[in-house]
Amino acid sequence: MIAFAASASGSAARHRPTSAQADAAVDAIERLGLRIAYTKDEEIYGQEETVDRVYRVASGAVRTTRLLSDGRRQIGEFYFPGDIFGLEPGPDHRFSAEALCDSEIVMVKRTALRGEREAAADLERMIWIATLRELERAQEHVLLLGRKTACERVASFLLDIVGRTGGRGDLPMGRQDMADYLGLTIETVSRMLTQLQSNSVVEFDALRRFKISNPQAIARLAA
Amino acid sequence: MIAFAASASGSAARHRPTSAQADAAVDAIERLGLRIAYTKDEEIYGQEETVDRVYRVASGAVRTTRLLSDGRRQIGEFYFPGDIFGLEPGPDHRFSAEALCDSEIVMVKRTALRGEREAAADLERMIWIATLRELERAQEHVLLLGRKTACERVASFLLDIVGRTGGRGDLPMGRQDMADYLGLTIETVSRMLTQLQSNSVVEFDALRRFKISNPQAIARLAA
DNA sequence: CGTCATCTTGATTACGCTCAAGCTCCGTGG
DNA sequence: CCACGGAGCTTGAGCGTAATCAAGATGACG
Repeated sequence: MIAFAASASGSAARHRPTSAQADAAVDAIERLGLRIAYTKDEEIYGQEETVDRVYRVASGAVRTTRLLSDGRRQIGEFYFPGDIFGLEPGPDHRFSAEALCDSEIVMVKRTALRGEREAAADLERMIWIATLRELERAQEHVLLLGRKTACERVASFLLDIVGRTGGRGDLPMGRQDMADYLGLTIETVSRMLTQLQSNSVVEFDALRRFKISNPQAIARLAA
Repeated sequence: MIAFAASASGSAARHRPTSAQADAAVDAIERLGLRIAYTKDEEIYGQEETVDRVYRVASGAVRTTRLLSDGRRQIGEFYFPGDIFGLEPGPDHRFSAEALCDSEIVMVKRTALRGEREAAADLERMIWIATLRELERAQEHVLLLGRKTACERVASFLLDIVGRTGGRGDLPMGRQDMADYLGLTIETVSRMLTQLQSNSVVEFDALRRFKISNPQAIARLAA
């Protein structure tokens, strides 16, 4: 009844499992999983590798990337502490995952919980919810890439980051990563950031630290 | 064990359930579900409606679309006979679904199978697999929109359609729908189709009927 | 304080969009 | 069977947004 349980919870915080379930699953991951530290830009898994683990960001941040043969790069998603990643449709990874900055990652083999019925059920529920989240994000990403202007993309991105990292406005990634996520070039991202600042929509007090000056304006831009 | 069963099947036909399981789930849908005929462009469900059913294309074809406030339109995905759709992350639909042409759709309430443990398990497995497929498609769509040129997008699209509809090369959608899926304008789609034809990559013998003349060239373009 | 990576800014180019005809395909009715 | 009409598609001309190419500026780190 995993599917039904997830879809039937029509709360404001979408897809959030009950904290008891989540805690149980996280406990199981922490107890049976490996906790590994990665340094900035270190690969966690590669494109074409076999999918057999689930990963959880303990600290730091992660990006998943896909390379075209001629070097064009697309970032699939960014992950922050508490986020689950490494869930992919097929038997092989279609994206690689790298640490954005020094990070701690906990990973479990999906088969590790054999015999622990209770924990296994919680973990499965967690995986199901994380997969739905992933789909939701991917769909939003499609809309952004397909029908938004450069300025709207950057605004949407900043708003999304603030929402996901608890409003602190810290960017763990550089401009190139932003560009590869937004389907733009690094120069265009830079120009749009400058433009948003001169329009008093956001304010940067460091290269990777900003705050939103005009919430309504940025919300309107993000559409 | 839904998650594990699906991800452990590393066959060439990815995420394909065993035919017995699929048949059982389809049987259950046909028996307990409603079979409804829709005419071209008729809405199957709307954006913002509550998610509580699963849909299966029996005949025809379906598109899911999302509208921005100013009228810009993005098509999320196209669905063909046998495809499951209507699975969405949250409690509400974020896309609307419409029939591309006259179509027959079978729908079941997700809660309809209460009490039929066997069938319910098969249905859940089917939903899980369809969700993974959906995620895979969305990720491919992100790559296409983020990092491919107009020509590559159109080539990728034609190749995908041929693969999904059994190689017959029939397009159930018009140019506008192709454009809104590919993040392009109708004029650009038209120009790229003309260009692909003059380069002898594909050949159209009717507006919506084509065949691939140069499989290697189109595969290379689709990257 | 020097060096190198990262980021910003500027000038120019080009890909895809917009605007505007014209054409084709088809359904309808004479 | 052909004339008419309209929607959908193609083609053309010009434009605009974002890419490319190329310096500089800024910031991080030894």
